[in-house]
Amino acid sequence: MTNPQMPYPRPIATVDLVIVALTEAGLEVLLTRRDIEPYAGEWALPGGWIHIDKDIDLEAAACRVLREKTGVETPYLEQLETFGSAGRDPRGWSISVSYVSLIATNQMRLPAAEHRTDVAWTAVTDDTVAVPLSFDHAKIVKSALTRLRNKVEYSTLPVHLLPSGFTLTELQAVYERILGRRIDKSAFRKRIAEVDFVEPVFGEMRRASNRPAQIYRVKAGRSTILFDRTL
Amino acid sequence: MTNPQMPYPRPIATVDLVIVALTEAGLEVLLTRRDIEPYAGEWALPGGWIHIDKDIDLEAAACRVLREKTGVETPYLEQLETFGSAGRDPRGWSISVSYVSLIATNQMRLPAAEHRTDVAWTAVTDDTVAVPLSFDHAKIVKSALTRLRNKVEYSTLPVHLLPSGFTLTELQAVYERILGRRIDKSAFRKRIAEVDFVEPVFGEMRRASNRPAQIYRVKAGRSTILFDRTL
DNA sequence: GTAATAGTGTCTATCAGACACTATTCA
DNA sequence: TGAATAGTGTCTGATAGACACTATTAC
Repeated sequence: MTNPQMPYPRPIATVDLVIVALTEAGLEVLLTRRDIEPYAGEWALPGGWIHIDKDIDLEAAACRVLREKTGVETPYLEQLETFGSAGRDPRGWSISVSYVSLIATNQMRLPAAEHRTDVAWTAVTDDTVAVPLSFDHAKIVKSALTRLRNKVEYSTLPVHLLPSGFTLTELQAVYERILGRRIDKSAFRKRIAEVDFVEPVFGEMRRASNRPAQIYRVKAGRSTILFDRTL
Repeated sequence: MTNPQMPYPRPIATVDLVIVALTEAGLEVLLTRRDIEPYAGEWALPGGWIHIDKDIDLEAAACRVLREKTGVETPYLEQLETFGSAGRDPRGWSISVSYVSLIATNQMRLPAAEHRTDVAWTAVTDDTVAVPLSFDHAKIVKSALTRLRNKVEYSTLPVHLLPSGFTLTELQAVYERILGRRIDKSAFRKRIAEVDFVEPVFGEMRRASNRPAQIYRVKAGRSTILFDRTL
């Protein structure tokens, strides 16, 4: 604000995504292998420069990155935190606006993912991935998973990790796996009924060699509801 | 990521602060009058360009702005949300990393504030200030106050709006004014005792023509504790 | 004493979680 | 029929809030 029209040198500006899915192995995060310096050949979060000629806003930039890396169009996408400092990128002062995206297990198929070595789902343990990450991306991953874990306690967020039709037992299992503890079936169902965000799909049942389970779907426009208290 | 070394044009990058204090009138936000175009002469949130030669990181930039505008050194400062789009600033694609800062009432004295017409505390009603704001700053204010209100429900955040010594009745009053509802004295004190974040300052009492009240201070390092359930 | 607020104790309606029970399918 | 899981009902310990009571000062 001191010298009105002096053009300050601008920092680098990127968006980076923590794309999360849940598989049999647990929570997994999508990583890409960098093809250019710095950190060429190493793993990093999918991300990219903000294209001021193409992206209308930050969320559009994040959506574009998501589309480019996964082919998925409109899953759950939430702004996380913005990291910016002189040292986090060797190319200079840089800002990374980070987003968390949750992907349903059945949407995880990457375009031609089988033959690519530059994109990989990587398991998460203790809010950390097993491979070293470029830049401060390990910090971003930790922040994302902390946020996820906290928010799961008081929201319906885990539905985004399931396909559009699911049973209540499946939904409960997602909560339990993210929180790392067992939840009472009765208490869980009371809470879910209370917030009134799913409805049964009449006639559709999950069948096995036991009593079939009702399949539910999210009510229109109620995909992310906050509880007034903790689970 | 398509063309490696092509230097993408960079967006403008700023930090903007929602500096909040609580007075007899209620919640107030610090505004500054812009002295340059665009929006010259109009009110805006205190903020400024990120100086990539002086600011080591985003928080340092926010602290610098806070210091420049209020003279206050280290109050509560929390990153809020990042706004970025092609249209929010007429000068071009711009990013604003926004922060919320809470200031104790006794630290509100601005340097020579009495004679300045370019800085003002402004009352908030319905998460909105009475004057029109430049850019998308009204949206930032709304976001900040929504966050504040939510977080007050399950955290000890309101202490930052009080001086370092305070009575429990005063603390309760802060909660009540932000939440806009009465809280039971007994329940409130039980909760505060439970999270164990304040301690009595022995011998110091708030005196009036009635029973004196014990003065408390925040225990070292416990200034922001989250409750495991809502108030 | 009175006024006024600080601070504590008790009671109750509510509810989350524990647990057990019933229901419904396949084999 | 038995195995297995779906789904519901009941009971209880914990507790938030309502409310009343005691405590301590100035005047």
